This record gives sequence, C-alpha cells and structure tokens, in this order.
Amino acid sequence: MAKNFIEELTWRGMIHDSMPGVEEHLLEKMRSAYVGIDPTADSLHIGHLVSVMMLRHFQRAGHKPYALLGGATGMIGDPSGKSQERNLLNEQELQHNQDAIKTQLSRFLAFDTTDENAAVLVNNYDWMKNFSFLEFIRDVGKHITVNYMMAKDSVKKRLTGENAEGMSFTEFSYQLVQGNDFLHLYKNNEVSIQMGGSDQWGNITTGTELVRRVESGKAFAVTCPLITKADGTKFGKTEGGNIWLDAERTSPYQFYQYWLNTSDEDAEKFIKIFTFLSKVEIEELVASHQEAPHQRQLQKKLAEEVTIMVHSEEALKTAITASNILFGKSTEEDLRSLSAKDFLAVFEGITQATLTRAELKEGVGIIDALSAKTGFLESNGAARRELKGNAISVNKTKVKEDLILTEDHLISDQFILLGKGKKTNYLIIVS
RNA sequence: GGGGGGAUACUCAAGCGGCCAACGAGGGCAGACUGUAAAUCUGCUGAUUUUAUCUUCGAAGGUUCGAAUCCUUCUCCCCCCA
Repeated sequence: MAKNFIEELTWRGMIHDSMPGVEEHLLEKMRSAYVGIDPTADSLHIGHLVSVMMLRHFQRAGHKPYALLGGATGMIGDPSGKSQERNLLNEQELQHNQDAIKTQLSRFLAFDTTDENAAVLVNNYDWMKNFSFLEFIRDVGKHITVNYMMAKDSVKKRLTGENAEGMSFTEFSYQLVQGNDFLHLYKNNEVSIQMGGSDQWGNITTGTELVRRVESGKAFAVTCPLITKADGTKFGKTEGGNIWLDAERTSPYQFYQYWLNTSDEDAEKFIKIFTFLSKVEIEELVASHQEAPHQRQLQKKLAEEVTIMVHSEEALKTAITASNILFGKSTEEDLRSLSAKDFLAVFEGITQATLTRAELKEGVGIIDALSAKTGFLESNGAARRELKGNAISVNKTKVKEDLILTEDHLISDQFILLGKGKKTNYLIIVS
C-alpha cells in the first residue's frame, strides 16, 4: 500500500476511535470503506467535509472509498444527538437532494477513473425500497436483540434522564436500517469498514455486529472527532446559517472569510484536517505563525487551500481581492479604480439591492438607503442607531445621519458600497 | 378525577395597579483597543414622522382615570395526590 491510512489520520487528529486490527487489515491489501451522508439538503455543508476528507485520504492511501447517500435512512432520521424527532422528507425532495450532492462529491473523490480504487457512490434507497417490512424484521431484525439496541447511548438518552422525550419506533429502528446498509455493502461490495463522526459509533457497531452474526465476517469502525471550536460555538455555522459548499448558497467570498476568521487555536487543528499539506509543511507554518501571529499565516493558508479545493483558484483570487478591498486600508480611490466588471465580480457574494437612477437623481437619504429602499437593515430605527454609533460608511468613508446619496456617490456609474461596522458590506446597484 | 404552580422581549429571568417599552444576565450589533483574533472597556438592542407618539408581557373579554400587574373564561406546560 502506498500509505498508512491510519497513521496519516492519526497525526492529523482525525481519529476519535477505531476498532482494534483495522491498521493491519488495511495494510494487507486494498480495502473498501464507506461513509454515510444524509441528503437533508441539496448541498453539503462544511460539517460534511470531515467525512469527505476521510474518504479522500482513504482513496489516496490506495483504498476504495464508497459514499453512501442515505436516501432510505434520510427518510427516517437519525436519533443520535437529536432531542426531537426529525421531520420526514418525501421522496421527491430526497431525489432532488441526492442528485445535487452527487455532483458535489465528484469534486472531491475520483469516481470516473479506470483505477481499481475508483470511488463509488451508492444509495441505500436502492436496496431498501423493495425490502418489505416482514422480510426486514425476519432477515435483519432477528439477529439483533432489543437489549443490544437499547444499550446504545443514542437510544438511552431518549429513554431515560432529564429530557427523555421518548422516541418513536421509526427512530428506534434507525440503527438497524443503517446496520443493514453495512451488511449489504459487506456482502455485495466487500466493504469492510464504516467511517463517520464519533456520534455514529453506536450505529456503526450495530453494523459490524450484524456482519459478525449474519456473515461470520469481520468488519471495522473508524470514527473521527466531532469538530468543535475553541470558543464553543458550533463549527460551520454563522448567524446567517450553515456554510455550504454550494456557491449559490455561500459565496466563495463568504466561504473564504469563514476560514480566515478561524481562531489561532482552531486554525492549527483545522489545517491538519481540511488540507492535504504535509506534516512538515504544517509544522513550519505553525512555527512561523507563532513568531508573527498578527500576520495570521495559518488562517490565510487554511482559507486558501480549502477555498481552492471546494471552489477554484479563480474563486479564491476574487475572494482575496474582495477581502483586501473590504478589510484592507483601501479608500474610495481604490474602489473607483476598479472596472465595472471587476467590481461586480469582487462583490458578487455581498448582499445587494437595486435603486433606480431616477430615485438617485432626486437624492436618497442614507436612512432610506439602509432600510426602507433596500432592506439591508430591518428598520429605520436600526439604521439610525448604527448611524449614531458611527458604524455606517459609504464607499469606505464614514457618514452621518443627514447624508443624502446622489449620483456623485456612484462608482463606475452604477454602484454604491455601503458598510456597517468592519465586517458587513452591502452593495447598491443602480439600474 | 382532586390540589398546587406557571406562561414576560432572541434565551434565561425580575416585575405583581401608575415612576414599565418593562430590572438583571446571556446572546446579538456597533465603537475604542487589536491581528477581519482573544481578552477588556463603552454604547445600543419593539416600532415610528425619535426629547413625543404607537403596539407589546400565552389568548379573549372585564374592573379602573390608569393593568404585565386585579377579575372572568379559554389554550398550553409543570408538580403533587388518586
């Protein structure tokens, strides 16, 4: 084998738990592993990225990765880590989501190579849809005792303790359905390993247990730690919601910014997980970062690498240009030096609104420009507040409450850049 | 079925006839400082035509010059007894 997969993941801090013997199992010959992805939306978000990275490393180590779309399990909902039963998705929604996710995944995994270890995409809906209830409880349910299932943390939490909400039979059966996926892949595709977040441990072991009992086979579980941030907020979330991989949902600029804003502590952790930089490269980066922390080399490198991987080199360039203009010491001069085309490209990911030229000719009060006419802020009161707090800028220049926007403020004859505080920008386009 | 407690702004949580758009804490936003960081300090955090007015305290009615606060009914939650 080209590389020791377990060793690689270990130094990257991507192993939370693994079953004894996996390392030897993997070193022996090419193996297959899978990760399950619930198609709850039509795009992956960066929370999914860890699993995807595991699969990538797996493929790079010469093994065969399987991505399993949970078309069937997505209809049930995993009780792990949830205090309430999930809303069920219908078949059409799932189909749509699956198609979109499939496209995204192909960016990370080599599906279409002729290599032996080409990635494979499967959907558990394909083998679950014609599985009758009777067949299922006879062929699968028979092998696992309820006692075993109840011992799982995900189940226990819902049955006992302070906020025991109870759980439906549907949710209870989730681990069996997921376990059956593993069994199915083991039988039909020689998949012997399931990977996932540490919250999946219980579900995965139900699978290895099934493999053992039904097939007398040996299957393994490898989990990675759940990604946390030093400040305790949830990884991959901002006020505005999830950070998606889809450029339509989260623009490359916003995406880049998310990574750039990583704290020092997290950056060191994340760069190991989300980039393919070697151990030596990372160690050098960390060292030079510590010497000059204000330069934030770690964050920059992290943001660059991940943005290129998820989007493209081009998208990164634009994101950097936009960042420099918005956060650098740029002035109105710099803004005016941009061509209309560049301007639009740079600010593509920023909240926008349009005004008519006629409106602008008459003059638009700054308060209206912030709320009533554009909806950037929720009320005139909010606009006034921010103005009083010296938070609002027009084309990078701080302004007061009495400012009237006119054609003189236009950049490239069609844009006005509004800023709130240091991090929020809005773009007015005149049509 | 009987008894008791509760429902207040994004969250927790005071208020229990006028001084309440509603203490305080957390969160959020902004300002200073900085590294687009952390910590810290400061301001703001219902709306509007902003020193005033309007709409809010589970819902609907009522008492009163005046109610988040008192009364009635309803809805929902929790606890104890059966």
